[in-house]
Amino acid sequence: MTIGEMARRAGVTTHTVRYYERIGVLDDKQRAANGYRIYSEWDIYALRLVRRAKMLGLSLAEIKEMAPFLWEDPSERKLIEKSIDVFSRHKEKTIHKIRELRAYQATLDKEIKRLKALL
Amino acid sequence: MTIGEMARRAGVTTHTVRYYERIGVLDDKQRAANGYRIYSEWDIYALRLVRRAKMLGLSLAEIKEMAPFLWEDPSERKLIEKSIDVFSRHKEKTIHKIRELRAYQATLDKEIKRLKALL
DNA sequence: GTTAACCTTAGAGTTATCTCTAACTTTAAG
DNA sequence: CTTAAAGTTAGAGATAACTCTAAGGTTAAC
Repeated sequence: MTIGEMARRAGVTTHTVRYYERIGVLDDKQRAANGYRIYSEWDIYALRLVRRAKMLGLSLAEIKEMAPFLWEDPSERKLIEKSIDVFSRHKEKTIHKIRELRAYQATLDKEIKRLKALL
Repeated sequence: MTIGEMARRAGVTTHTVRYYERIGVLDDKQRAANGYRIYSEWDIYALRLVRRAKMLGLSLAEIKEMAPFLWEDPSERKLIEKSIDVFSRHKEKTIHKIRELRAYQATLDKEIKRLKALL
């Protein structure tokens, strides 16, 4: 599939896809004879994961470190082990963030209660 | 207390505090005779809440909408009702975000499992 | 075969959020 | 009394993450 369809299906613009490729978050895709980039279903999956990580507050620099392991099925044992490490670190971060959000929610609850008492 | 102590205790720089004041996220503080800004414990509480909201992905524009209700105890019924609305909206957003994070965590778990199976 | 909608690049422009600088005043310590 | 550390302002600079433009080539529909 071409960049336009890929971008549309992942919910971003083609500008963003090319930008991500330029900074190394997405893979430099193989090109068709006409020079167009060619994308697969797997690429959409990877891009969606990148976007989700982004929306949850990870920087592109952090995501970039994780991204290469989404580009392909790594075959070397070392690479697989590294991938597991990186994903596990992201997972820890996610768990931490969930805890923080719960605390924030508790603060908001407290504020709402305080205000309701003033009515 | 002065801006320096306030900033230190909230974990930001004085630059950031003045910036937040300039864009309307923090209140224009009353000044001492020498022109220095004067802060209270309540201001630290408010700033910490702002920072937490920030770190959880809310923009300063969104926070700005909530912030005025942290500057003072509102006395008018209308203002209190508005405050409850704004905080409740933030709470809904937070709950939504927690759900997204859980989904992200599940995806990461899946990736980790896929990679472990390759070992 | 022309038109509209795609694709390509390099590079400029934009927005949000700080972050720092320069030039100056005030306060606290020795 | 001097000096260091704080405070003040207006405004410039930095960084991340887009977002768009110009100038051109390709494809699909009529």
